[in-house]
Amino acid sequence: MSQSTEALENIIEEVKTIFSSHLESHKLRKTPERYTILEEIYRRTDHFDAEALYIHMKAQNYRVSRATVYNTLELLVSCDLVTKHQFGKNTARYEKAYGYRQHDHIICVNCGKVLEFCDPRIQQIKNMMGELMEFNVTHHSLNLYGTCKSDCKPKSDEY
Amino acid sequence: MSQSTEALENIIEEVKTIFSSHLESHKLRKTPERYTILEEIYRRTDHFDAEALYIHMKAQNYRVSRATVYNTLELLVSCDLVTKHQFGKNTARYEKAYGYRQHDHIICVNCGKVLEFCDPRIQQIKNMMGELMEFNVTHHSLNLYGTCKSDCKPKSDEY
DNA sequence: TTGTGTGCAAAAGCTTTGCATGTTG
DNA sequence: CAACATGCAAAGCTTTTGCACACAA
Repeated sequence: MSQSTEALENIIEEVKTIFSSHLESHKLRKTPERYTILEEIYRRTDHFDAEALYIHMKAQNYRVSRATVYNTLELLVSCDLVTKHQFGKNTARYEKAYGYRQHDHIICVNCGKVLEFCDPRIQQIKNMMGELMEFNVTHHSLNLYGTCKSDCKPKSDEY
Repeated sequence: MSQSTEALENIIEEVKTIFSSHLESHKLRKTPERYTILEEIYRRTDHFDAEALYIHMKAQNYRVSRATVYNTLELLVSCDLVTKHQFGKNTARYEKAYGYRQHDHIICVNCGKVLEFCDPRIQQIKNMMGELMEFNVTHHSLNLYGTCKSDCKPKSDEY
């Protein structure tokens, strides 16, 4: 087992523990489906939609329904283990949230590529605007759209 | 006619002229529906969805179809006269874009209130990240989410 | 045992499309 | 008058819901 694979296994154990605490404290049931979906998400590295997750689990012959996928995604978003995005399309996109520093996205409208970046100025803006507008700012979403200059092959499913 | 009303009428004339040029240069037809929808949008001050625009036009006994509303919205977005947003919900929201300085949004997840703000640091981030990631950044979307501290009545249609 | 969670399918909500008709250029 | 835009309704897609059954506590 490579070092990074081992790191992933460790993270999966950690998030399962966090998830367990959340389920316990909210008096929710620990079903195998919930843990399997959580694990499935943490083995992915992309920004997927609910259907892709469902299809992938079905392809592995795991018996799960769309309803459970959607319910569990919402549950995971509510305990901050998963982040939900709207990259300008109707379909919501998700990604794992634990063990990854907060980041934003830059999206190629031509080929659909999604890269991540980090900028401390966002935090400053959140603090300042929260104070100015009298808001308790809890989270944010910053997406930059444009065209990338390398390896850009147009996709039908553009953004 | 008040001064601000007069200013609005002037803006409406301006955007119609811009729209006309766009239609001409793209060899598209100048239909009354297109102009009426444009005017309707510029008389609004909110962040509306396609259905609300359609309903409002119907309520004024204007004969228009959803298809035309959606088609025209897309057309107006493509010529930068209208901006399209996804405020964390599935339904797309729109607002007029001409004559208003570029701004971002702060959204109350409790009552649905949407306020606008401006911060020059966003432009800096766009420039820096575009260069760093080798992207031609054309536009962006920054939404801050949280709860507002005044006049906050929970809405069923939350964000 | 008790009630929450699940699977399945149907329904709901937003958006797009096909087709016949109308209208712009 | 020829092509394109429109209205209407139906279809498409993503997401939610209702109901009977399963299973965690």
